[in-house]
Amino acid sequence: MKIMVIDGNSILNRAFYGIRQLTNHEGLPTNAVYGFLATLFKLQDEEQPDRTIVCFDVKEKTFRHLKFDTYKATRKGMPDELVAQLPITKQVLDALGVTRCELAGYEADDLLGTISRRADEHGDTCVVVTGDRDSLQLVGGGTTVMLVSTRMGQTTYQTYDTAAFREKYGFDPIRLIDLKALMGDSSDNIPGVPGIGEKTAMQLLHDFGTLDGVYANIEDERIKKGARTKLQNGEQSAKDSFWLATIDRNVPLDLDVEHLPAQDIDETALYDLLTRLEFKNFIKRFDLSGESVSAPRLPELKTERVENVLEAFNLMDSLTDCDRVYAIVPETLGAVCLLDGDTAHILFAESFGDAWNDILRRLFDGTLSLVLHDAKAAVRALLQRGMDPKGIVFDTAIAAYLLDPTQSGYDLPRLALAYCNAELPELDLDDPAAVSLLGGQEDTEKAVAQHVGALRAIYAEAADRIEQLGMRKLYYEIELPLLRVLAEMEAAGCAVEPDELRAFGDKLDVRIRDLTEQIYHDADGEFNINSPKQLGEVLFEKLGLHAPKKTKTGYSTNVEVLERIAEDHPIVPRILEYRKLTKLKSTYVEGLLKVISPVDGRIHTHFQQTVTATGRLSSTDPNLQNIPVRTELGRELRRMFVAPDENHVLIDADYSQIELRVLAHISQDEHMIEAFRHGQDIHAATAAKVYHVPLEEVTPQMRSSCKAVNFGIVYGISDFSLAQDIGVTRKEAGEFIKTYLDTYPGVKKYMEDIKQTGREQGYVSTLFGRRRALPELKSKNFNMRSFGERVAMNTPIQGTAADIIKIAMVRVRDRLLRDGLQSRLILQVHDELILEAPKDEQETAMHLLTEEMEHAFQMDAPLVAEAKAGHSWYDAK
DNA sequence: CCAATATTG
DNA sequence: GGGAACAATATTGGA
Repeated sequence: MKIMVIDGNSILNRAFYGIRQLTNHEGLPTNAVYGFLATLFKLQDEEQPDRTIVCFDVKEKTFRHLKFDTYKATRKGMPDELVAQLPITKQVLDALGVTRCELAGYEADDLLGTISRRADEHGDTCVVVTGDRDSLQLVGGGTTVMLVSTRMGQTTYQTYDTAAFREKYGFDPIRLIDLKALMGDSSDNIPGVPGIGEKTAMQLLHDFGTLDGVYANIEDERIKKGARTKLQNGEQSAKDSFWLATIDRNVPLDLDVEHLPAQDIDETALYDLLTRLEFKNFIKRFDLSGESVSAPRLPELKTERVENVLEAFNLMDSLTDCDRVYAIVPETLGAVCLLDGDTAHILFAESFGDAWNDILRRLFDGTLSLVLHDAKAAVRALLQRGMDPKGIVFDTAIAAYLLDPTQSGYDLPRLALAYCNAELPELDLDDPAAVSLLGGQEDTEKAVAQHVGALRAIYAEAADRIEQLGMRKLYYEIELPLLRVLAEMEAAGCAVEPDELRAFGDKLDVRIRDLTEQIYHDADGEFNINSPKQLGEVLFEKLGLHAPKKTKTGYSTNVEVLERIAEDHPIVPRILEYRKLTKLKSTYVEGLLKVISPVDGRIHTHFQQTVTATGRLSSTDPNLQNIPVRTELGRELRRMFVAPDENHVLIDADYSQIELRVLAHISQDEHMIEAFRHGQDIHAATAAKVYHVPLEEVTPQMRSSCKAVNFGIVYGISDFSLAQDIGVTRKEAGEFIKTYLDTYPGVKKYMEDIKQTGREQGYVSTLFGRRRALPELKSKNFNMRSFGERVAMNTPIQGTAADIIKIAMVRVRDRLLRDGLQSRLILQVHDELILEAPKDEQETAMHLLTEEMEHAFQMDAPLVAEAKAGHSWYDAK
């Protein structure tokens, strides 16, 4: 029999330091568990042991150190993050059916020694796996030691038997003990003989074989005089060290090595644990379906190709009476899959030629109740074909997002795994090759059938949970209608001035080239200015400037740092300007030019509806929510976003202080509400209260500090960051916050309450019932918990504001339609909506826009929106 | 693929 | 005793 014995502590440690930051949704660090399991599985695969045993230290003083109190170990404690992973590692091992072994007062290596000795006595072979070189003394007989070492992220495994050890070290493994007794080991707190180092120790062993041999021949001429004195003085220390270095191979361990139970996996427990740890690839490895835990696997579906038009229409007619019609509709609209009972009907565009548009039109004519996944892309495509898609009653991606907005993605295979424990194949119906008649269509058909089957199962579960969590209105009255609005906005796009954009870019280029040259001159040599690493070296080494801050990897060279040292050398302001200009050039000028549609010359962003944890939208390809505005030069870019012609204008309306108004409303703070009701400048009003002066006597500095606190409050303030922000001491900032909270006691109470309810419920929610789970609030880790608390304070505010503008968007769009106006929404930037309007509708549209925004929700601190019109975004703001 | 840096609300 | 502001996306350089 072959037994593998693993030093659990040593391997966990290695894994912990080898893999960076890995946490699951509970906020539990998982890097060590992960690395440990990866190592375990790899070794089991390669070594194929009959039995596996994992040994752990039981912390505190170990047996040997107790005996030698003077040499008490000052072992470095494990970091909290690693300790936190110990229990779950043991649980996983238990679930795996791996024998686990620990004994109070003994280190893992004593257990390894004992088990390997017993195995050896029974004639079994034993592989000891550890990262600790000391354990090499165990090599011999049937015992080999596999040394695991990690260098530069590369893990290597080296197996030693007696021969391999001799070859490398030139003596027998057991003599490692003698060696240590002589030379000591500082990392293990073994003193050895003071003054004897590795060289002398090796020579002594070479000459006399053992420690005892050395002392028996202490007068031998081969021992130099100095060494002899040291050895004589250190004799007791050497003997103690010998004892300390000896792994105890006779531990009173209650483990029958001959009758170890076979490894018996508890699939249910293992599945649950691995799910909790989010180790999906390990779940896969064991082919754990989770069947026994929850839902059954998805049923097999028949697939049927639909190839003639009549058949297609008949199918859709027959589906008209269905309660729900599950459909896979890819963005390219190159194929469609419809589920009817246990049959997945698949239609490929190329089978229908010109009739395909008629089929799509019929499908989306509003007579079928369609359940789709990620419908926005398809809706946008349909709109761009001049259709008016109707009948979408559910989108599983959006539903899953509402149920947990913090997931990293919501593609169908992922949801299928989460909701049905089903593995879905990759499917890319948007890839023309995949839908081509020529190749691989069998597989495509099967895959799409599985997808549509999963869609049905996910729908059933998700729709139910939306109800249970009280998100019906949020889902059906805000998010689902918004899907259509966003698709329309994306399809509409925004007109731009490519020539002016290029001209702007050329202007930047001239200046960038100029700066580059000067910077090279200042630095007395060329380097890559864009590389923070190289820049840091130039500034802080070559030029010897004082480095005020560091990052994990080196010098920090960000704006704050550079501004602080701007006076010290003329290169610094040039770098600051260089940074600003290259940012504008690469991200905005080049980035935007790249995404101008060749079809209509406009820019069509993609609004992501299932990304942010708070409920906000985001914008990608390109991101039109971070077009510069704060600096004059950057703001110039907004002149490039324009109304398409002289007969149109852009109308830009933004909410005034929406987040603070939401805070006032949610917290029901009388004073803050009053300030807003009176239409006061909230930062000035806050200053008047905090400083106890009349409103007229508030200085700009006072207002500015209070503005910073108002912002800070929304983010979950700390005295440290506020101090940094407004440039006072941490103590002053702390007192300032206190005064602020006394001024707005309702706010203070809200901040306290939300943390508590968040902790009790496990989540926080917006006024419209949008949720965000916050397991961090229960974390024992201060940083983690503090983050949870700030998020608990911020999410209801940011999220409610997001809900409100979403409502406004749906209403604005519906109202424009209802009133028969040509104006259309084209952009949203969190608290700002932008319309493209015919000039003759300008006044009407501006009025409509502000009205719908302000009336989107009745708050105690009333919503205020202000609109402005102009030819470009620059002019409209 | 991540870290650093920049841009926005 | 330290830690240390909320939410995003794009570009660049470098392991």
